[in-house]
Amino acid sequence: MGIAERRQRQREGVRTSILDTAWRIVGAEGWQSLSIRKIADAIEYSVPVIYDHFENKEAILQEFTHRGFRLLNEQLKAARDQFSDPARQLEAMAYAYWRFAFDNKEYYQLMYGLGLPTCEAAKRVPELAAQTDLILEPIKALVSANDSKADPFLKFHTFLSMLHGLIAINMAGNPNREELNMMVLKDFLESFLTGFKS
Amino acid sequence: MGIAERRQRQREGVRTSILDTAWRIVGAEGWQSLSIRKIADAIEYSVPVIYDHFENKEAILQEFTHRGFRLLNEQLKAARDQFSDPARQLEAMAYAYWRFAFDNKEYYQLMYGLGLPTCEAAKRVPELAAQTDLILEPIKALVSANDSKADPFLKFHTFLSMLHGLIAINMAGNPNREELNMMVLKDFLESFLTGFKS
DNA sequence: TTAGCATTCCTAACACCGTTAACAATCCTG
DNA sequence: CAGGATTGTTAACGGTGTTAGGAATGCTAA
Repeated sequence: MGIAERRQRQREGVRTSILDTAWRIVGAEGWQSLSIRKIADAIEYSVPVIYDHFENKEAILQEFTHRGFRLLNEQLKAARDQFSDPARQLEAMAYAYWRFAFDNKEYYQLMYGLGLPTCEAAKRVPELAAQTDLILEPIKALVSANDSKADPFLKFHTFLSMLHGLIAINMAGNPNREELNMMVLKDFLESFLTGFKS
Repeated sequence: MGIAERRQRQREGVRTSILDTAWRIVGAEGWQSLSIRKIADAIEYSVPVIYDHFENKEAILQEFTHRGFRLLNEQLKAARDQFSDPARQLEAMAYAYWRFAFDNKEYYQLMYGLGLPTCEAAKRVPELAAQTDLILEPIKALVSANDSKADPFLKFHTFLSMLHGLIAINMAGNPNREELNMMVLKDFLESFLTGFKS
């Protein structure tokens, strides 16, 4: 009486092919271009079949979000386990995190909601140049004031990245963190500013 | 012969009402919910009229992107001009930047492509907890090893924010920056790790 | 073997979206 | 007042996510 089992297998086969196909489309055309109809076309089933396996389109995306986090966590763990010194562990995990993001752009974009609205548009925004100058100037002053060997352009990137990351993560996360956020910002600024005195 | 002028005025009136209406919709329902048809409905014109004033929907978004950057730059400038010491200037600009992002969420989201796919979904991703533990552990070890008064949770936020920000900004920006990115990451790590020795 | 039932699957639609072609109405110019 | 430019409309095209209803299939039990 392996009929139910076979049906279950076939069901999961379809589910798997949905996810595989979706992943292939995303790899070829990006998240924006992923549509239910395209998946249905590719797996040679009609559209409603997909809704027998996933409640939403978002449910499909969530499946990949989970996979992405699982993969990232594995790689973080692997990086950490190469060292026993906490500082080394942190360092290794930072590089692993970085590597993950760029080796698996599709995953990372989905996981942290990095869409498309500005990726292309950012190039045509002259105001960004003004911002660069605005922040670069005091950094240059700091470098020369401290006789630091630091590269101002490098410091500029560190500065903005930290700010943007802090904001992005907090916008996507829990509210009610006003105090914590302020302390994080302060913490970063201290680290950043003392970084010139070398 | 003020006819052309009047027409020009009326034209700009419509353009303004398009932007005003769009901004109102965004404020009430978010960027995701902004559509050409909704704007047309609200200004009591037909849809193609909007295309007489803006080439694309994206052109409307770009207008707001520009406004956002102009506003941000003004506030950065104002913050900077309160001090003459570069370190203080940087500090003030960091806080101004932060304030801008949260006082003008709509602008910031548009400017840096912070969409929606994960904002809600992130809460239902248990793998995030694992990530937290993974990174928090060595940080705690560092804190106790250095007899630091630093809050591990705070350091954790600083750490991840920096990474995320660096990645996000680079994903949206120019490629060919491999070396610079690595140096920024290294720079951040140094600052971050020496931050424990206080 | 066949009648009936459950599951699987598809057709077709709904309500949106951005975009545009073709046409009607308006208004100014000569 | 005729003609032409400007302005605005209707209606469509192709796309999206989603779902209701019914057809076809395959299994079960008489």
